[in-house]
Amino acid sequence: MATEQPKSTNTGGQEHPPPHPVVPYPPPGQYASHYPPTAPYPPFYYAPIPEGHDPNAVPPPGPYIVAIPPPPPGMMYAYPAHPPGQGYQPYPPVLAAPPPPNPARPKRKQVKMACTNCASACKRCDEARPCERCVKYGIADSCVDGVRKERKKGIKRGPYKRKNRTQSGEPAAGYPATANGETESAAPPVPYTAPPPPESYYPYYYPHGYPPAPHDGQPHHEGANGQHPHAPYYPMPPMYAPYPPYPGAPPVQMPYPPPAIAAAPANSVAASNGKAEQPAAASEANGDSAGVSPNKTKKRARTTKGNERDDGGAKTKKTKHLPVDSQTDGDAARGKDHHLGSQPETGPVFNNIESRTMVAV
DNA sequence: GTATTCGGACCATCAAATAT
DNA sequence: TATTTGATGGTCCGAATACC
Ligand SMILES: [Zn+2]
Ligand SMILES: [Zn+2]
Repeated sequence: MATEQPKSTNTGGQEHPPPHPVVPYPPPGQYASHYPPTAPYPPFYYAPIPEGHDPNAVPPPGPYIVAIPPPPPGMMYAYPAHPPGQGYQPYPPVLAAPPPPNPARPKRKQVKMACTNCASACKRCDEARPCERCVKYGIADSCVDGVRKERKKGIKRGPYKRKNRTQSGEPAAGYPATANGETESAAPPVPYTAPPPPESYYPYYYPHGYPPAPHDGQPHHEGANGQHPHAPYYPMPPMYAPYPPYPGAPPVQMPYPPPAIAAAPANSVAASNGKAEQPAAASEANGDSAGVSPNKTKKRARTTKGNERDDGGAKTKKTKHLPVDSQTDGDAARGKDHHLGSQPETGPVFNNIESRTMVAV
């Protein structure tokens, strides 16, 4: 269990923007069964179920990392936020990957065979012969199909990795089918392996003045100001973070003022979680470079559609192009990609999300 | 300003590997 | 035999450069 580490207390925000719609306790679906079964519990809020998430998903065991807003007025975190730059990705209980920040642009269509002129010029051709471009440039008479090389045969390839399916043919865990039964291929969620959570941060908060009890008979965990040692509120009842932040998730605010908290028994605790609410400063810093970047910078930085480069830069050097009216196959001499199986190297990046840990026991 | 060049992202195909 | 994987051979976008 996470314990230790005295931290300064963190009295949260005093001002809060209008509440984002949240669903009050109890949570829907099977999450409900993981909540503290007995009342009174202080308000516990969680984000609305994002589209594509299964409300009945059985959450895997924790720990979870959740992003939480500042505690409501009158409350304080038992522990402060972890240092900037730290934190972990939450486990995303998603059915499908959240929609990419930018709607994918339509797939580029290619002609089956470009004419030699267009191929040489690396320009768009069409099915007609002469093609539109050749007509435009007055080289219609030389507009002919090139000769496609035959693919080599007999090349051994080594064992394949099974990517999207389990042995049983089911979509692998963490990659359930989308609503229309397909597996999301555009931006599959990255298999999430929860790193060991930092031991010292809890999203729990409790009222000011709440009598903190010693932990394991030992008073410790004093706040920086020495005023708020934490109470032995854990081990907590089994508790799951509802819907942790994910890329593109709408910010969630705590509704304020919070419902009146019944006089809490000595070892109940207010648990808070919720969704990333981004501090204004943070959110504006968020370039959300998610592809929007107009990369009008110097070197061409083509936005990769969907996932990363699929040729890993392994392409051979293109030979010098020939004039458009040349019949030579200059372009064909260029390399090709090495589809290395486009694997996103990293999972979603949760920038600017203030997250804290929540433990499941 | 327009035209051309060309790096490399993107696409379609299909043989090898694997499942049924 | 059917399906999946992933390398191959290709197209063509768009920045850089050349040209007028
Ligand atoms: Zn053409
Ligand atoms: Zn042509």
